[in-house]
Formats: sequence, structure tokens, C-alpha cells
Amino acid sequence: MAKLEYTLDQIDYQILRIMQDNARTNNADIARELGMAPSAILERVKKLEQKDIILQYNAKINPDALDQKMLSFIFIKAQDIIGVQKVGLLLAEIPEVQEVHDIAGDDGYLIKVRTNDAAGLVDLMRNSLGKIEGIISTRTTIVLETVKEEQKLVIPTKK
Amino acid sequence: MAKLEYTLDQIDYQILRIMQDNARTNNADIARELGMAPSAILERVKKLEQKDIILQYNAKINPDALDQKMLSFIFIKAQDIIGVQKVGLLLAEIPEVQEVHDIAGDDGYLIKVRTNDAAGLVDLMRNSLGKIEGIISTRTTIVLETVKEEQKLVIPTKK
DNA sequence: TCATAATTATGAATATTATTCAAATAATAA
DNA sequence: TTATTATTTGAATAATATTCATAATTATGA
Repeated sequence: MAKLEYTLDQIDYQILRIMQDNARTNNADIARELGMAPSAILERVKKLEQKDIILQYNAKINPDALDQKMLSFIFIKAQDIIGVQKVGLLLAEIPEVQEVHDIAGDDGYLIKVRTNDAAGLVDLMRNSLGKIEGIISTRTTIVLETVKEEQKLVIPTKK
Repeated sequence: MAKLEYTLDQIDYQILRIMQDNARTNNADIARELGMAPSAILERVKKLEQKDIILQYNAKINPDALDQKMLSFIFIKAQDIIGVQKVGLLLAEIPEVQEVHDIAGDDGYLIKVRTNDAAGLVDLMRNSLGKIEGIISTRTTIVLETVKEEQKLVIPTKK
């Protein structure tokens, strides 16, 4: 899927750093910051996209603004054969499920779910999870408060 | 912090939907898609930003491209007084820690950590977590494979 | 090392977009 | 209904994106 036969240099790292910080930074600004021609930056950004190094650009929306105040993590024990992930794929189809991780240990999956409230969570568990065959059991962890939530990667410096 | 005395309408939702899908969509394109003047869209986007509805724009970078192939979740039992989160704030300062959630139950925190490999994780636990006072114990869950990882919210339709 | 090839950057030209703002509309409240 | 406020439009200008030929740089192999 991702074709990573590609070596990133310092300039790429700087671009990634800027983009990771603000994905709407325009080419001209990046070019100015790096002291290069906008066309050169454009070229690199396109390549980063094509090589699947930059996967996507997304806006982080305030969950409260959409009344999605409840965040939970659910451990799901499933009877999937290791590496097949049938249950995992079904879980991934649920819109409220933001993340699905196949985890080590007998739990099977760890999923991250955002709902309006507790009722929404119950709903989801009953209607969505409940309909997936192969789920043996679930264990839910409720988030009281989120202190940090980013997906920023640590980008290498110098070298 | 966030001032949410603001009611979103269908147009706002559409903008959010577009932005959530591709944060680099330009104003002109959004305007065309919604059949409105670019200036009107600009106005709305600015407001969405100012009202802390759109929190930030970020590029999702392929972790593999930066050799961050290891993802783990760590439950941290801490002796924080409920609601004070001293440990939580210290955890949030660690760059490899992408998320810190204060969770219900006696576990305390659930954090999401990205490192190069197992050695990097051990390093982090020893050097970073190890230096935080107030951590009573940790329980680590290793991610074998991620099936889905987004932060897209479910945006209401019609009404 | 040198020459050639391949890659990447530049700079200028053009196409598009962003941004501003006054006027017009629409929505809301009194 | 009328006044008030908020939003949208449309036009004008500033700025950015994009293309592409040329130049510079870097990599490669004899």
C-alpha cells in the first residue's frame, strides 16, 4: 500500500513539521520560511503525498461543538483468527468508532469511541457492537477528561 | 476556554464535513461546492476558528515513514488527587505521548504512545515515565496492527 | 576524477485564489 | 411593521498556486 522507498531529508522534515503544526499553511509561507522557491516546495509536498508520507489533511473539530462529549475505550475480546480481523473491519465501519487496534494479549481489539453521552454509548454497544458476530466480551473504560489528544509524530532533527 | 455560545447550521456542518475530509480544500472550492460566494465561506470559516469549533488543521503523517512503527497504550495508576492531574500534565509533556486521558476507575490515566520500536518504548518508560513522581504502576498494551485511526467526528445531517 | 545522467531548484509568466469592503439581503426582535 | 443585527454578495485588489523552460545540484559509473 504505502510505497516508502524514499529517503527524507532535512527539508522534508521541516515541511512535515510545518504541515503537522498547521496543515493550511500555504506554499508561499513554507517557501519563505525555508528560503526556497514556492515551486520547489510544491514539488516536494506533492511527492510527500504521492509517496504516502503525508496521508491526509484534516481539521480537528471540537467534539463539544458537535455534542460529542463522551469518549470511551472499549476492549473487545473476539474470536478472530489472528491476522484475519473480520471483527476489526466490522468495528471500523462504525462511524462513532475512531480507532480500532488489534492488540496483543487475549483481549483482541481496543477501540476508541465518541458518542453524545452515556446513552449514546449504550446505544452503540447494543445496536452496533451487538450485531457483530464473533465478539465474545467487552470491557469499557470511560474517559473523564482528556489532557492531551494529538497525533503529532516526533520528527527527527539534525543528524 | 472554548466559547461555544454558537449554533451551527447546515452550512456550517457542510463546511466542517469538507474540512474534516480535506483540511486543505480551498475557499473557492468550498464556495463552489456549497453554491455560495467565497467571501461568505471565508467569513464562516474564520468564525468557526474563532469560536473554537475548528481547533486546528493537521497533516496526518505516516508513522512508518518516520520509523515510528510501535504503538502502545499504557494504563497508569497514579496518586493524583482527583481533578488535579499533576501526573497527567507531566505525561502530556512527553513528545512521544500522543494522548493522555484521565479515566474512571482506579487506573488513573490511559496514554497512547508512539515509539520507534520496543526498545524505544522501554526507553520511554524508564527515562520519561520513570522520572514522574506519583506513578504507582503501569500496565502496557501493545498494538499489533491498527485497523482504523481517525479523529473524524460524526457530523449531524438534516434535522 | 570526470563526465554524464538524473534529480531538484529557480524564476518568470499565467491562472486561481484569498481577502477586503461597500451595498444588498435576510433574519430577528421590538 | 419597522428597526436592528447578521449574513451574503459581488467587484476590486492582493496574494498565492501552478506550470514549465532553464539552471543548478547531486548522484552515478567508468
